[in-house]
Parts: sequence; structure tokens; C-alpha cells
Amino acid sequence: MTMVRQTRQRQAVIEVLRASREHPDAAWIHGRVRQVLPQVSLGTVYRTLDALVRDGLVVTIERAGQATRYDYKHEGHDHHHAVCRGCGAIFDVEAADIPALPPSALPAGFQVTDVRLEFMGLCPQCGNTSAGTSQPD
Amino acid sequence: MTMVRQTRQRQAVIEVLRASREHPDAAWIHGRVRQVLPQVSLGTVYRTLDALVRDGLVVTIERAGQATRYDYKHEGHDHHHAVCRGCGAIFDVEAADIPALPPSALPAGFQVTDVRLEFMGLCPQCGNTSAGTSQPD
DNA sequence: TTTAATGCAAACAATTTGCAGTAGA
DNA sequence: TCTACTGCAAATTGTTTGCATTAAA
Repeated sequence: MTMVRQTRQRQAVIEVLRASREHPDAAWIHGRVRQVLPQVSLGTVYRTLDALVRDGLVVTIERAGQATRYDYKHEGHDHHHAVCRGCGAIFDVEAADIPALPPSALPAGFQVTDVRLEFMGLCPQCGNTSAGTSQPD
Repeated sequence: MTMVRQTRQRQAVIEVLRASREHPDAAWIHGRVRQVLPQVSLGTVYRTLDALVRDGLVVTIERAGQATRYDYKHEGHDHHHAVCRGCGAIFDVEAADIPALPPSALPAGFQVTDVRLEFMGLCPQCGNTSAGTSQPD
């Protein structure tokens, strides 16, 4: 069987993620982890995050050209996201239940690990000025 | 006011997109467009696609490290997507209506231009072998 | 001891951008 | 004419990967 090991760096990444609801990206997480384990590499952070996503503990918000943002699935806090195309800000959206799908809607044998509901658009800031504002979140 | 011009290359990109339901990426579209206008650049394709997305005519499926896939919004064919984390294949999922949101769910003043419902998971192929298969779609 | 996980750095690939020239309006 | 749009190529930047080493189990 595939053996998964409990390492210090892995624990640190998980801890950082659990402690933040700011949808951080890999670089930010890396910085935080380094406060505790200064020599952890960005590569390790990425590998750990990938594993957490595969395990379904973490959800991603992915945008082309932008750093992927990671969101720890805190239990009892189901929610979706509103993403601003202008500045990249991510807002939590109170969970509305995902609609039930007709049994045949998904390809036969497709195993769903996660469902994302994302509202793309412009935040109040970016909606006004044609430009768009500066920094995320 | 911002002046939008009707150019040959722009028409070609739109045409290619409308003619395909395969969720192509920019490079593929570029190749197709070049069959008609051989000297069109990839940069132009990207700029055109960005414009179409902003205008709400086209939807994107974005995955970190992967090329963004583009989906023309054919009228009367509302659907969502199932995306395989293994091979990247994208399946259309018959539309189930997006749940109505409580009025206060979105940040005040947030203008929604598009709603995405994505089912992430493993397709039949990739679900069996621990490895995962080869090519998209 | 066994081998998964790590750090490092180089490699990749998708996307963006600056600029001078082209062509819609 | 005026300036948005284009082609080209270079530059960014997020993410992945190879490899020798370290440390869980």
C-alpha cells in the first residue's frame, strides 16, 4: 500500500491553512510556514497542498496566470466563492445547497471529489472604475 | 467611449469557438484560426479570448498549470462541467439550475457576470489505475 | 533498514507585455 | 486621419521535476 508519512513540514502547512480564512496562495503559506520551519521549500509546500487537495481536505480557487488560492474546508462552514475578475479578491458566499443532479447527468463512473460553485464578476471597487483596483482579498 | 473594432482575426476566433464544443485551449484555437489566417499570433488569440470572456460570451475552465479551456455559450445549451483531475478531460453536465441565493449572500454591489458549477473528480479511466491516463477530452 | 518526503535549483509552460507597424472607423 | 488592434519576441510567473539527501516508520 501507499504509505503516507507524518512530517513536520506537512503538519506546519496544515496548521497554517487551518488558522486562516483568507484564501492564501502557496507563496503566502510558504512564508508563514517558514516562520516555524525556516528551511521548508516552496516545492514541498506545493506537494503538500496537492496531497491535501487530493484528499479532499482543501479546496482550490484557480485562475489562469494567477496563483492558486487554497481554502481549508472547515467543518460546518460550507460556502462558495465570489471571485472578482478585476482585483482577484475572493469573498465567501453563504452556502446554498448544490442542486441535486439527475442520476445520469454525470458520466457513468465519474467519481466526484469536490463540487465548486463560483460567482465570477466585479467587486464594488472594480465595478466603478473601468480600471480595477490593486490587491487581492 | 471605448471603441471596439470588428477585425478579421476576431471574427475567426469567434467562428472557431462557435463551431466547437470540445472546450479547446488557446493553442488549439490558434491552430484552427491559422488555417484561415495563417499569420495570426497567439497573443492576439489570447487578447480576443479575454475580451469574449469579459463580454460574457465565453466561459472558461481554469486549472493551475494547465491551459485554460474555453467554452462558447451556445444559447439553449446551459450546462456545467465535470473535470477530471487525472487526465484533464472535461465533460458537459446537463444543467441543473443554480440555487437561488439569499439576497445578502453576495457582497453588496458585487456584479455577477458568470456562475460556474464544476464537479471535480476522477473519470472512469483515471479512477481505476492509480496512475491516470494521457490526453484531455 | 526501507523508502517516502525533503531542499535545491533548473526546467517548463501558460500567459502577459512593450513596441513599432497595420488597418478598421 | 486617428487610434484600436496586430505580430513579434522577450519577459513574467506560477508550477513542476530530477536528484542526492534526510528522516519517518
